[in-house]
Amino acid sequence: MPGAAPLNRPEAGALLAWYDRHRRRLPWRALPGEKADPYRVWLSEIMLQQTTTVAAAPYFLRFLTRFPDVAALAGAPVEEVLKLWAGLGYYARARNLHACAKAVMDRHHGIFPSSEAELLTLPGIGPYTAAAVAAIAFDLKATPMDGNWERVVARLFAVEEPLPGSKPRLRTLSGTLTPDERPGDFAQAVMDLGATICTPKRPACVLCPWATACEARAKGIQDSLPRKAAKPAKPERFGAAFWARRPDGAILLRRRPPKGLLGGMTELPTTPWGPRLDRDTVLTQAPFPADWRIRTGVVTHVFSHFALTLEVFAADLPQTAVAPEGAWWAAPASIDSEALPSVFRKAVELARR
DNA sequence: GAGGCGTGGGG
DNA sequence: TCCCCAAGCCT
Repeated sequence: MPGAAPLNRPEAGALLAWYDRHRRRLPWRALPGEKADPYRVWLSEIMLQQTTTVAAAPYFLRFLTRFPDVAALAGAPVEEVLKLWAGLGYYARARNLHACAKAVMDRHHGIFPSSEAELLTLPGIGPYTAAAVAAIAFDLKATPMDGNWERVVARLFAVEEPLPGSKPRLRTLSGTLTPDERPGDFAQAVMDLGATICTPKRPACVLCPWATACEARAKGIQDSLPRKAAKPAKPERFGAAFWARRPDGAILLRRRPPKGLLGGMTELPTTPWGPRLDRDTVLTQAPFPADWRIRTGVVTHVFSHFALTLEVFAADLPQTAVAPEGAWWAAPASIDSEALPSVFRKAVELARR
């Protein structure tokens, strides 16, 4: 193509120099020259799985206050970990977090292993997180390929094959970029670049340290990369939750099954979630026979794989009412500190109105 | 390996 | 309003 400027190679040094000037200040990040704490790096990486830095930050700070090190976390009951995690989503992460802390105590005497292979054997740590901890906590040469990497590399090399099929190719290309020096900073630099410059929509190419190396920019197709397969529409489900109240104000709560959706979390007693049911059928699922009154309005909530519409029924029960198996009466003041997922916080809010 | 698994914010 | 998205893992 005569007249077109030849592309530079994407040099790690150029990105690291940009990082040294523009690194984001994040609560889990060590200061320049400071040694990283593997516990904090691991904790942050678990929280950041499919989660924005803005959402994770307050949870990270609360966890660090309550569980300053891996021994404190391992020694706590899992229920307390779930309470602190409530609202952050993907609750298997919290269960695995606790299991991982115990494994580090039992198998590694409380010291996080540094190799990707050993990290991979721990609960909740997959290929991405193993590489991230190895790189960021131990400055080992590893390539934690997340959504940021995929986007940056897809654009840098103008990979037009859609995700997820292009993943192996993106991985190969990523590996060629990682330098021997400062691999931890480099990994964080790519993430910062993806979060602030090479964004999903309208990337700020004029500010990008790799702009002159970017094949997608040269072709003018950066906005359309990486390509992704279209997602199917979310199915709709319906259900009802029950707000049973005693004269002393206590509310009936229940523990969900230990695995699956919202596994191990606290809930208001609820029907199963599926096709819409008529009122009589719904009330056969109530925890007690009672004078159930439907609340005005509904709770709507979107999960990862379906959308839920929840009705709320309320009834006053006698002080002598015995909580069914797996349920208990909770003092009103204790409800806000329960391990209630967001969908049930919405239901509580509706019931209290 | 395809699907289950949350949530809140932004365009 | 709707759709997309965010530092994935497990089965």
